[in-house]
Amino acid sequence: MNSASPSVVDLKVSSPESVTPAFSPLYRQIKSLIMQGLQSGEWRPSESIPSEMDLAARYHVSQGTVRKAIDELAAENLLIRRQGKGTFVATHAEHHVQYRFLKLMPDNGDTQSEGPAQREIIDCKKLRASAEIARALALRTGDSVLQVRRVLSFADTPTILEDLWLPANPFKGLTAERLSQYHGPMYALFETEFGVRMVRAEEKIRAVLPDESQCTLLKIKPTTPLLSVERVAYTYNDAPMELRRGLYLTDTHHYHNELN
Amino acid sequence: MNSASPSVVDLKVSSPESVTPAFSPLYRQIKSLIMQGLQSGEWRPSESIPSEMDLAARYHVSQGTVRKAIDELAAENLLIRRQGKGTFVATHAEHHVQYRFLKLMPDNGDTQSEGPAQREIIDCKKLRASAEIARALALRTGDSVLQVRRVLSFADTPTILEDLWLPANPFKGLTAERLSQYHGPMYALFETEFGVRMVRAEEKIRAVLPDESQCTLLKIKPTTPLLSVERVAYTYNDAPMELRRGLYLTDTHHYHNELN
DNA sequence: CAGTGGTCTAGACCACTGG
DNA sequence: CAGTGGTCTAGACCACTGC
Repeated sequence: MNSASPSVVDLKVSSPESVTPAFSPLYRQIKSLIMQGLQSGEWRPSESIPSEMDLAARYHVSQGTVRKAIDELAAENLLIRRQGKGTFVATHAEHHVQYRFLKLMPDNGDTQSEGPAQREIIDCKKLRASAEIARALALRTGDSVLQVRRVLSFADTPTILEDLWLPANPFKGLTAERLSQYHGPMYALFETEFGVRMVRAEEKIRAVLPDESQCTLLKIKPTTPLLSVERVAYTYNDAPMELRRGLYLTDTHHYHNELN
Repeated sequence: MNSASPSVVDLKVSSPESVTPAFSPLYRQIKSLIMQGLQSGEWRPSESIPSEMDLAARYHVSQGTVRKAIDELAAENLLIRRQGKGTFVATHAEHHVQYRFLKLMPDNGDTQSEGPAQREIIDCKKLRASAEIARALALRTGDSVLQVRRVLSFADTPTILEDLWLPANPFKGLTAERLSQYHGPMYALFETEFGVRMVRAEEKIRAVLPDESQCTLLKIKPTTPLLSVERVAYTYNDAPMELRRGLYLTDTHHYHNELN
């Protein structure tokens, strides 16, 4: 309604020579405004954002337009709608599904009876990024990174060996102790302690054989084939914030995937 | 236009003692009507379905309601919307992404330079379903199934060994010859020749070591770890129509997955 | 140009939650 | 009961396609 609407600017055809029209519908602009609010911390994980009506008033658009923006954000798991209650910022904590990105399941599908994983931090140290790690994290070779190694066990059987690398700067102060003491998903700790929220990830999966140290930690023979799961996790803006390499023992578990 | 609209019936609260309200909004009922049209073959793969306006008239609802139904079907990859042209029934054929369900990628990501896979049918025979296969395909033990074995190669390197099992009845007439002669994805052949359209699938992935016959077919040593990918593919109505077990060589390729 | 899907609005009403 | 998200409608207009 208001003729001056400084926050909503249509980006369409700013210059005639633009080859890509880059037409952006209103609801996408609203979507990115909401995303800015998430990124800036205006609305924090597990909190509720304003109602659709309030947001419509704030951005001077109709409720339907806000709705479509929120629909997309909910589809991307950034927001969670709860009828009658409101719309909430998604979080890796207090999510009844404990590990959102861990696709390893017990073969009998019952993730309940298995109980929570036992976690043991093996190591956590600061070092300089190799070329490969730097590339994955969009850093420069030699930049400071934290390296963490841990083992996850189910029913006292070591099942997952993980090495992970984090850019040192946003995770300043992360120690093995801090990791050991924290109960809950690691990504939940990243949210609450460091304000880093993992939004999506890509994985590359291979079959490999373990080396000696890996055999020791997982208590297996060197002929046991393992799943190698290399993950890059991203925050907002597609910024990579974690490289993780997991070795999964698949005797009693399997990596579960749904295709559409 | 007809005032009697027998096809649209609200299912809500048919009996007061129903514990689950089972409230189904209009657009979901429209969605399932459209799905019936797909399943019955009224609209066939790659064809266009009627325009939103036409469907709205047919079902006596507004365009917006039809739109929301189609939105969900498009999100599930059953339909494809093309602005200015119409809405089309998705197909495994003539889909520029050749293998929609195959997540194995060359390590350098360039699926183009690699070219299409060379395919060799090793075997295709009819046999009786084991208990395990029967369970996966929702058949009874001993029912007739077709078993196919084939090898896919990239750049003349055998990379994938696949065994697959199909219920014999819907696939009557499928032979090794038919499979060899067909150029294009197997699921495209299933669509055009047998009217079976695969809609979604579930995979269980493990790391394994090959047995002797597998070594021979893939030309590898018995110590080469392989990805075991066990897939059940479903048609409409969540009816399982294929069990497939792939062994992937992951020296130069990896299984790629996106997490949200 | 007509026909398609895509966006945006305004308003009415429904379903669910919690005080 | 008020407040939230969810559904449905009708109508206007925009963007894209192909004739």
